[in-house]
Amino acid sequence: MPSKSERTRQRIIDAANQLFYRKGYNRTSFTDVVEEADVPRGNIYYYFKTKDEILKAVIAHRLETISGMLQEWDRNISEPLDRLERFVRIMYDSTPALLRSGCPMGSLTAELGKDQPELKEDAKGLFDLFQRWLARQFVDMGYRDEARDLSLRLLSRGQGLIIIAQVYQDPGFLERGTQELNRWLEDLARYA
Amino acid sequence: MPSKSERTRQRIIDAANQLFYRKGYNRTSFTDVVEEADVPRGNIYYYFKTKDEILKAVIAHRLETISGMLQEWDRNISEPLDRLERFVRIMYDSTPALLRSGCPMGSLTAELGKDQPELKEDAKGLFDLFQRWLARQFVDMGYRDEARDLSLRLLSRGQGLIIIAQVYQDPGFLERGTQELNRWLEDLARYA
DNA sequence: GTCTATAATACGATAGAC
DNA sequence: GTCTATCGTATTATAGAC
Repeated sequence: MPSKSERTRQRIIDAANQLFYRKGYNRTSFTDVVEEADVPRGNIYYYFKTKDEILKAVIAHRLETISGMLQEWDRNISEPLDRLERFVRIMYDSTPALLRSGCPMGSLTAELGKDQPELKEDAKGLFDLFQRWLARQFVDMGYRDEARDLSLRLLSRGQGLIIIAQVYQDPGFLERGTQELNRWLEDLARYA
Repeated sequence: MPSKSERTRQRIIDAANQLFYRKGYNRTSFTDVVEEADVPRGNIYYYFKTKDEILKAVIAHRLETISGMLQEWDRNISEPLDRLERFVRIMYDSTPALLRSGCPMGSLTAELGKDQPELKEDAKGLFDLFQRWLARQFVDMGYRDEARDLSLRLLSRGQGLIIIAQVYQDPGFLERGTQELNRWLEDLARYA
């Protein structure tokens, strides 16, 4: 069983994770985090010295969650095409959150990419995790040399769909877009 | 000739325009703007009461600039396919800025879309301007009913390309992506 | 209209009692 | 380890001299 300290730390990470997603990193203040996590004002500094450190912990936490999800897909889904379509499906399944706050990974990286290069590099790790997993599926499909490029193109199409769906608050656009992605993946699997 | 007041106001808008793009809206302070515009500290409040007002002026300014550009394209380019490819080309031509700070319109809308709905609605106007112009070109190509959807898909693909190119600092990805967009547009023109 | 001085608040961060 | 009180700074914003 985790100690009280560990549980408090996790509460802070969970609160920051939500707030960074819903409000953005830079618009989220320490005050927001301690209030959401129900931790006394100055106490947060016992766990994290700076906001950067909270962000790093949040990213580490997201990496673990995503990593576990991808491993689960590896265990339970045998065909690369099905795995790729499973990836596409989380976009469709997350429609309400994506329309509200955009892609958790894309919006964070875009925000930090402007002029916080060190933090952006950390956030890029989230893309790397997906990218490498996606590339592995394309390799398994038979696309050895093109695997990395295909994985980037899939990520790119997904990011674009989410942004436009958010701008126009249009769930149908996201649905049609993910369906088209599936058709594209099925074509790739067919002609591998 | 514009009055000194008008010129100062324009300097503020230009400074804010750059800063909002390079740092993001929320990370840009009044201090940043007055320093960049070389306007005395408190003087900015004579021109704009709030940061919102500066943003609205910046968006209005961008709308004018873009509008002028699209009209110029309308005058000087006769074929819808060539016009659409001209649109794609500004992405390629802007590669360095896009790698540094992302899409001026996409990153702004994404930032504000999180939890500043009124401001996001203003930023959405930038998308609307492009979207309606693009749709007009697809109509001219013969895609009456699908014009709006095609324009959204083109915008979506562009947004995705820019994000991934920025994340991986990969100009080649942007170049290949825009080339593929051109092939897609040429196919559409061919089979219209 | 222009500018300086400064108020008022929110911010990230620290010191030190318990 | 936990919490309160508070610091210094940067922020938005105003008052008032010129």
